[in-house]
Amino acid sequence: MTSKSNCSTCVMGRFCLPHALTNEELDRVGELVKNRTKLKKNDRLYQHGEKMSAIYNIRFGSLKSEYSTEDGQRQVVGFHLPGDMVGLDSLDNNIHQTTAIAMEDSEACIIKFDEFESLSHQIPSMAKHLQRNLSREIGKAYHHVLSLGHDKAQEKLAYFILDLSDRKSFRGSNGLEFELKMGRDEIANFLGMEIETVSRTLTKLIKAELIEVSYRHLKIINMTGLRTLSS
Amino acid sequence: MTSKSNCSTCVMGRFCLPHALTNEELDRVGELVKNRTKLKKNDRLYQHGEKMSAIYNIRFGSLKSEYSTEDGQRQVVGFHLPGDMVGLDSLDNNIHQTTAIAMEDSEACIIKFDEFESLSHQIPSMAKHLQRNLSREIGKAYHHVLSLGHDKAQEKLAYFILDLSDRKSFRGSNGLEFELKMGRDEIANFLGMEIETVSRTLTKLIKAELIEVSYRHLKIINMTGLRTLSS
DNA sequence: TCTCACGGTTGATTTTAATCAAGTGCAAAA
DNA sequence: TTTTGCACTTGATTAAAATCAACCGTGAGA
Repeated sequence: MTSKSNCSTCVMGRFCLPHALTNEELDRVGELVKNRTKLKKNDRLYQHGEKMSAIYNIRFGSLKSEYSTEDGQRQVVGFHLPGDMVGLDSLDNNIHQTTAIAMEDSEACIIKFDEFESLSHQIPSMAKHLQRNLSREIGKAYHHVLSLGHDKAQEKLAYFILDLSDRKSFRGSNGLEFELKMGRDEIANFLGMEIETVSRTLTKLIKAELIEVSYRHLKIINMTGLRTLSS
Repeated sequence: MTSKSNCSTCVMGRFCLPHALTNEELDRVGELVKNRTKLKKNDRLYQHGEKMSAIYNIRFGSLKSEYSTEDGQRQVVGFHLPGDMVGLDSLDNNIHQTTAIAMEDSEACIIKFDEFESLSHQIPSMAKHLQRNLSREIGKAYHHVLSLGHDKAQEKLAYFILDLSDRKSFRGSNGLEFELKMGRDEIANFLGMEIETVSRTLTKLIKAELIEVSYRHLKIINMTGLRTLSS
């Protein structure tokens, strides 16, 4: 497999879906994404306040992204799996609004933004792709707002687990049994609750025989039951 | 004032900030935004599930936008004032994810999206403008998530009032005393709390001599105090 | 092997907001 | 003017989650 086709694959993911590019376009894209970066656990792909220079596509591993305010409050706004695009939230003033942190050893493609912009003019559909991803991100954030505003701890946690499961399945890995790469504190922050509440609520879901959990290993026992809870 | 310059003004607002277009570009933009629409209270600018055909710039009045899920849950995700761009959340699959509803008699410019797209190719900075707005919307949504996840009722309400106040001031109207166009129920939904809690919390802010409220008329008495609360 | 640290769990209590239930006051219609 | 409806407020009670505190189990290092 040539490096070029590798890279074309790299930029594929949610990014190039749902409207695939032509082969010629893919070749051009391939030229942009020769660059990769390896991350160790807790390494940052980019940091809040930094000047943005690229957007990224995760190849393997997993990352979280944290939004932070001037006064130091931090909010985990997303967990990212291979295929996810990250770094899209910084197109306003080219300053990163979030920090992306590896939750395990990971690797990401670097799509230099200035190159991407010039490419966008050559390949109009690229700009459209970016818009789609931005728009989808807004939708996700709105759903997060809805969940934090209206759901009880059980519903939030059930939805969290199902979302992870769905995304794992979509990528071809096992969506019924997998390792949580994030700690209880990160789940708690993401879902707007305290760490003890996460723990207690997990225990409830276990006792209801919906899931099995041993530390960070999670197994879904009753998918339907979980879906009923989360809706 | 010619209709054209009127329309150029119309598309200005947050949209064309922070990087202004050239006059030639503005003229072209002007051609796009001849169309306007008048809305009576409770009229919809667009509706969740509809095919998207345009983005909008509010000329006067005020709107709310609601995100809704398949199972009928609704979440107010934003209140919009003159100058705001709305309809940006639908670029993923061209289906509106939200519904925009007038909270009073209002008027909006219609920027037809297919025309806008072709214009974007002629005026590269237009695409950039759209990206900026999308990115800013993501940032706002992240902040909303943070607030719903971590703040107590008082902090949420204080932030809500200050945000409205800041936006009014930015537009040149009185940010210290104004009319709330939304009901308590809409504030409650937006902030992820119950209507009674909004009412009680307002009463607390009044007793703390931070604000004065009479039905929907609001006056800020102690801005510093409010800011302290909201942070 | 022991012990220490860390992430996670569980329990008791307090705080906060939701819920249930009356009321109040303005505004529009009769 | 009176009546009716509606938006909002207030009170009493309950439910949910935060907080404070102790404890457990695993894994790393002594």
